[in-house]
Amino acid sequence: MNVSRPLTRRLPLYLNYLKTHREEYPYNISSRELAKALGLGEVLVRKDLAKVTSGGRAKTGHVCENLIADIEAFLNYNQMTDAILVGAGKLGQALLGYSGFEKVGLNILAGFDIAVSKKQMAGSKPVYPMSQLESFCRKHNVRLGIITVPPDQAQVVCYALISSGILAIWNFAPVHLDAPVDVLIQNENLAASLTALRMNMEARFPNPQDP
Amino acid sequence: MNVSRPLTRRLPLYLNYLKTHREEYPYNISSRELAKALGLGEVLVRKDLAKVTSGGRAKTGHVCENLIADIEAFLNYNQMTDAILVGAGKLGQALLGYSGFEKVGLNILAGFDIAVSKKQMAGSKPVYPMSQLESFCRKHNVRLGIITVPPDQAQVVCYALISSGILAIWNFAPVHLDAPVDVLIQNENLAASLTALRMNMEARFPNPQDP
DNA sequence: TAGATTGTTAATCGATTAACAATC
DNA sequence: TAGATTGTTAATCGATTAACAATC
Repeated sequence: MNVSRPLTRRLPLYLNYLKTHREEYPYNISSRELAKALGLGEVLVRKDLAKVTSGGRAKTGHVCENLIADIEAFLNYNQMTDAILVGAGKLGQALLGYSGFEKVGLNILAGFDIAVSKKQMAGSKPVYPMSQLESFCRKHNVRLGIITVPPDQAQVVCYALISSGILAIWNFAPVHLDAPVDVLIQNENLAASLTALRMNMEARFPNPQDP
Repeated sequence: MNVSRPLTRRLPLYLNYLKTHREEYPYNISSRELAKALGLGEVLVRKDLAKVTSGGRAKTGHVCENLIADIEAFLNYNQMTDAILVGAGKLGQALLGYSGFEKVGLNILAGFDIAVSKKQMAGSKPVYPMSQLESFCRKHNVRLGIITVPPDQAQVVCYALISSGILAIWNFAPVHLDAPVDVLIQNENLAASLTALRMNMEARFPNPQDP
């Protein structure tokens, strides 16, 4: 099926809105209502929903509970993906401790860090020394790795993950990672994201104090 | 000028690569080399660079130092933007303590949190009680706000920021924020981002254990 | 000069929007 | 039936890629 990237970014928004506004739509919701609430195009939402559910009915719209279930099924939120995280600094700990990931099918089994010489805890998650990375990944058949180390260590960690059998990497270090084409890398570059926001802000609200 | 969003996401990548690979390109670099290193299309890179610099010369390519300076100027990395952050939990503290933001023109002046009754420190940054949010923003003429509170508090915080004169919001809470159209909102939805990665991973590497 | 490399103009592609048809 | 709402087919738009021209 054709699962476009924009779609996979919007579906969680729909889902989240539906879940947090159950009182307002006790039984059904139309794609127009959903579109308006999220500030999106009506037809876009309709098309998106058509891709994930067959429950839309003329005149009544979508039954909320069914729609929620269909989106969750489409996004595989029921089926958990195991992951490990490397780099238990502030950001790493924030991610390790974030309870929201469980609801979206992510189960972070453990963290790893060079500054750790024996098992420690970060919240409810264990943090192990780097030396145990590969054996842990192999043992638990982990396919997804999260990198939250400083930029200068990211590439080394990336290679370590790959040789531990990791297939996909969620990279928070603001560097480009070199990796074989058959390894999936997604960069979560906060600095780049922020820059986009700043540029947009300056374009829309020129600062009178600036040249 | 036409500053497309994809462009503002790629420029920091170019910049970062150039800065971290100075030894490999002691004097100049061609767009082909840059494209190959980052796994992007050659023409795409050339076009991007043409938008931000006039320094490209046939046969020699771009002088690295000039290119770096031009990209930085284009992205306004010299001119700092003040910001405040609301929600000094783990993620909030991670962002408050992240030194990389300064290099991209972001200066987080302070954090705010409901759980704080008088000024505290988180790393080198002060954290104030929420009651001081508006006066602080007005006093320092802050235009950018960062939301790192739990989802159920995000909307209230959003309104508080807007009534404090904030023009743009970088939202890390996984909820859609309702705001006037003249307020710029950028969502950094980690769960949605992760979902996109998972979907991609499942499509490329179907898990034999799954149905 | 010849060849590498930039810059530009035209073609393609994918996603969004608009217009319309179908249905409850 | 009439009207609201979905679903689909065609048009538009923006970004990327391909082909070509210019230049050092």
